[in-house]
This record gives sequence, structure tokens and C-alpha cells, in this order.
Amino acid sequence: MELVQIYACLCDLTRLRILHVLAPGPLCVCHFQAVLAEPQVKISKHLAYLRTRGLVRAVRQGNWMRYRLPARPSRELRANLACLQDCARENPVFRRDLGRLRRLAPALAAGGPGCCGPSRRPSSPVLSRRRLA
Amino acid sequence: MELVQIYACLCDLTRLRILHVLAPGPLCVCHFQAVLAEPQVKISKHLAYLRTRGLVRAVRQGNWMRYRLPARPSRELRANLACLQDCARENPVFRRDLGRLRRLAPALAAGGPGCCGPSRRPSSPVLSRRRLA
DNA sequence: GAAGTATATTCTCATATAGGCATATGTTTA
DNA sequence: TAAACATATGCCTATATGAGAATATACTTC
Repeated sequence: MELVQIYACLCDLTRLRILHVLAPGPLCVCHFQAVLAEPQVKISKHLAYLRTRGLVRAVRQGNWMRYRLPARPSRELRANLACLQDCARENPVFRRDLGRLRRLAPALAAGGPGCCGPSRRPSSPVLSRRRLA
Repeated sequence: MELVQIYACLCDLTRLRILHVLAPGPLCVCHFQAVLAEPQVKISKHLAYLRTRGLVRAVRQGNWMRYRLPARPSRELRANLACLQDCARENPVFRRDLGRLRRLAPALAAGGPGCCGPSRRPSSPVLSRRRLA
């Protein structure tokens, strides 16, 4: 049942945090690294887990992978993501993540990741048509 | 984090079904057997899993164990149980369980399990004070 | 206290998954 | 084409868990 898959995705803290910070808008892996303060491998693997189960979508954007929540989530997913946001509101872990996310906001607005060392922004990140998963 | 524990409890179908049919009111193991049509061991183990994580409470009542949802659940638990009920509304598996639960209603009202063969009801099932878990 | 009933636990096997390290893949820039 | 960068994957180990069979425990009735 789809519902069980959803809960399986939600029963890991890293994945919960990923889904939580994804609510305001798309992010790429380096953003997650900065916001969650977790190693790249860990993030990437959990993103793959979520991707294969349809909880997030991924689009390559130049060197980066842009992850977002599905545009038209199922009733179950929508309900549970809403519930998560609600539960996260008063939780220190999630609040801390949100804080770091906000500190990233300028870089996000500028269109580049701006969190992976002295990276030059690509002149014009073109969306590739290739779909993953 | 408590939230992760909750989701860990929810990511198994048997446990989801248990929590779902528990919403209307307390049940004992033989009721679950009848409503979920699953073997006793399976039910008992999942109930133990839920009990040790605080998602259900158990009270012995004569030969039976009476399971119920916690009287004062945490915000997180309350929100997620509500979400589950909502998601279950249109799901055939959960609806079937509810059907079988209703068919059990008369026996439940009579105060005994009435689902485990030709069992005599105890004259007066006395609540034992002993708490489990 | 012996038998019967309801439920719990132990044991075993199979599988899933988390985490980390090393390395591979895909993309851009020089 | 090579180098740099961002991200993904394969391999490994440790651990959790699910399912079922057999058995143990707790309580009730005789």
C-alpha cells in the first residue's frame, strides 16, 4: 500500500528533515549538506531512497541536482507532508534547519547554490530534459 | 525523536490496521484476530511493538488483554492518528477491517470478546491493577 | 490443583536498511 | 581532452525487523 511506503520514508530523521526543508521550495544536494550539516553520501542516499518511492522529484541543472516535492502529490502524501510541517513547527531540530535554510536564502535567490566553497556560478544553468528515476 | 518512533510504528501495514481499528474504542487480541484476519502471534508481536513505543496501552481484563489508544496522546501522535484515519477513509483494506469490526459490535457491546469459538464469558471480568510495560 | 483459554515470548531465518569509505558518473570550464 | 566540481553508486558491516513454529505465561473455571 502506498501509505506504508510513505511512512517508511518518514521513519528516518534525515529523510524527515529533507522533506521538511523542501517544503518552501526546491533545493540541491549542496544545500541539504549546508542546511542539515550532514555528509554528502548520507544526503544523496536518502534522496535516492525518497526518489525511488516518489516522495521527491529530481532534475539535473548543470552540475547540480535540483530536488523538489512532487507537483501533484497523492492525497495521502499531501496529508502527511502537511502533518509533518505541523509537527515540525515546535521541534528544535526542524527549527534549526529552517534557520540555516533562511541564512541560505540570498544565495538561493541569486540562482546558484552558493554553499560549496568558492564555486563560480554557471553562466546560465540550462535545464536538461533528461528525467531521472 | 519521538516523531521518528511514531513513523516507525506506522510503516507496517499490520500496525496501521491495528491503530486504525482501535480508534472507535478498545479491543482485545482476539478481536484483532477476527477483524484483521491475521494469526495471533503476528498480532501480539505488533501490539508489543506499539506498546513499548507508547502508541497503545494494555490492561489485563481477566483472560484478555484490553488494548486502547493512549488517553492523552502527544501532539505528534494525535496529529498522525488523525491523518491516518483521514487516509484510511477511502482505502479498501481499512474499510474492510471496519466492516468486520462493525459485525463484531454486538459482542463488544455485550462486554465479552465473543469471537474466539464457544467461549464462556467470565462472570465478571475484574480489572487487574497490574500495569504492563 | 488440573485443565482450558487468551496472550506473550523465544528461537530461527530471511530481508531491509543505515552509515561510511572509496570510487564512479555526469557536467562544466579551461 | 583534461581538470574541477557536484552528485551517485558499490561494497562492507552492523543492526533492526518480519514472519512462523513451538512454547511459555497468566488467568479462570472445574
